[in-house]
Amino acid sequence: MTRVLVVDDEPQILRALRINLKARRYDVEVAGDGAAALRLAASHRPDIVVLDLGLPDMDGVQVIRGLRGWTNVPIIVLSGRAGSQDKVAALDAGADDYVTKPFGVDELLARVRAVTRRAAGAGEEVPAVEIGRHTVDLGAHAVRTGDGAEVRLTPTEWHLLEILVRHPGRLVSQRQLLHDVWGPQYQSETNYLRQYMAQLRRKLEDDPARPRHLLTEPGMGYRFQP
Amino acid sequence: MTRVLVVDDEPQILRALRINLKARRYDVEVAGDGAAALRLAASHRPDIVVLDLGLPDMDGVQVIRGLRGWTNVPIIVLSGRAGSQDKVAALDAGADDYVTKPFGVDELLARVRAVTRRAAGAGEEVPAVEIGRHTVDLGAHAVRTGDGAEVRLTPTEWHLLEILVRHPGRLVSQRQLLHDVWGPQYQSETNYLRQYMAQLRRKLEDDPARPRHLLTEPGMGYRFQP
DNA sequence: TCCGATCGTCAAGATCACGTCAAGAAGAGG
DNA sequence: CCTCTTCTTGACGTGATCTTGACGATCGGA
Repeated sequence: MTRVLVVDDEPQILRALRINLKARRYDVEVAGDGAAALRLAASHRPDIVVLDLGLPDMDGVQVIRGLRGWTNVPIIVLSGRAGSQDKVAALDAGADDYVTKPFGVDELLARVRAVTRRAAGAGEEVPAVEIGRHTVDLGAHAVRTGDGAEVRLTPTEWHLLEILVRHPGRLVSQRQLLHDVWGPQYQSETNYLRQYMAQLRRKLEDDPARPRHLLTEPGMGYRFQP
Repeated sequence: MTRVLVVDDEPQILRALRINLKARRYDVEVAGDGAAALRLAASHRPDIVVLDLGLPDMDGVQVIRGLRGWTNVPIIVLSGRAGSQDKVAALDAGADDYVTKPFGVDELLARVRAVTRRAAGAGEEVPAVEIGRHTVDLGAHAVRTGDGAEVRLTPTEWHLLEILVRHPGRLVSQRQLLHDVWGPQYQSETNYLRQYMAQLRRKLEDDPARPRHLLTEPGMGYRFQP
């Protein structure tokens, strides 16, 4: 869930934003002044900050600088001042967007979506598993052996291996493998499986005749054993 | 140098922005309508787009969608309409910022800096990589050989190379390459890929017949090996 | 012990994908 | 208007990959 930190000194704005954001399934924290904002940002690590420039204890631009010192969380600035100087100062201090009061809640939510969309690019987990002396990197679509050499797999081999590796330890039936790799009308051509499982073992297992990770479950299917 | 594409149908705004941006050392392209904007964006690959919603030939939101189909270049929208509906529509279509006319040039420039700063932060840890005797400098959009000579790449060649280099070691599927370089409707024209990969190898690989960095994964895609 | 089912292996032809060459079309610049 | 670059499109030979069939080996049950 996306965490939003709202910083404003007007209780009614705080309340309105909290209600609207919660209704959109955001996780909302609120702060009434700059000091609390910096403290909460450090402790709760929000995914986005909505910041009013008119705070009682410190200048809003100082808050932006305080945040930018250690994070580049997206910051949307609210302000009653429409002056060009203020906008330039806030944006150059590190803000990502600037909205002048009074503003529509719909607009603010749209801007929240816009900046989170852009910031969402990072953060993908890529699994990698070991088979004997080889490392299967699903994200990079590559198999490397211990000394860095590449093992080349054909598209069908990859497809088959990927299904097995994505269900580690689980038995995958022949029907499902055939259906997923070759299509719905190939559910009884088990010789395809025999053919390609043998090729995978030749390329990946230390002793292809005695597989330790790509196992056969007679009569049922195959299993990848990590 | 940061390339900016300015799209507006009012010549005086075009002129004012061109002068101001060039003074700030931006590389400026201009377009007077949506069709020209989409064409120029495809051929010149700007780093940021400034887009007026009131275009003579098509709705501005359509232009945003047309761009978002194949690129996520930052888009700053200009508009005379201050209505909340327009802002929400534009931002949700994929715009990154929304500025209402009349606007101050200083403010627009600050917003340009804000979005480019964020776009740069997203994926910029690989400014330069090595391919054989050549150095590919993504930031400078240039390829140099060891003795300082420059290698000229066409826009299409550069775009293709850039995608591969930005995913070092990763397999990039043919579909994704075709989609990102040529557009959504070219996802099966693999002969384009063969053509341009061959040209890149001729220009960059020491032995184009035996590529060591721009590798083919038969049936699946291509891979840049650092 | 025999028998049937299932699996691993080998070997072939058919098919597909890739690299390459080449030529026309479209666009940019002078 | 002309020239040069770049993009698009087609065709072909070659090699890798897929498909298909066949043959022992192994195992469990009759």
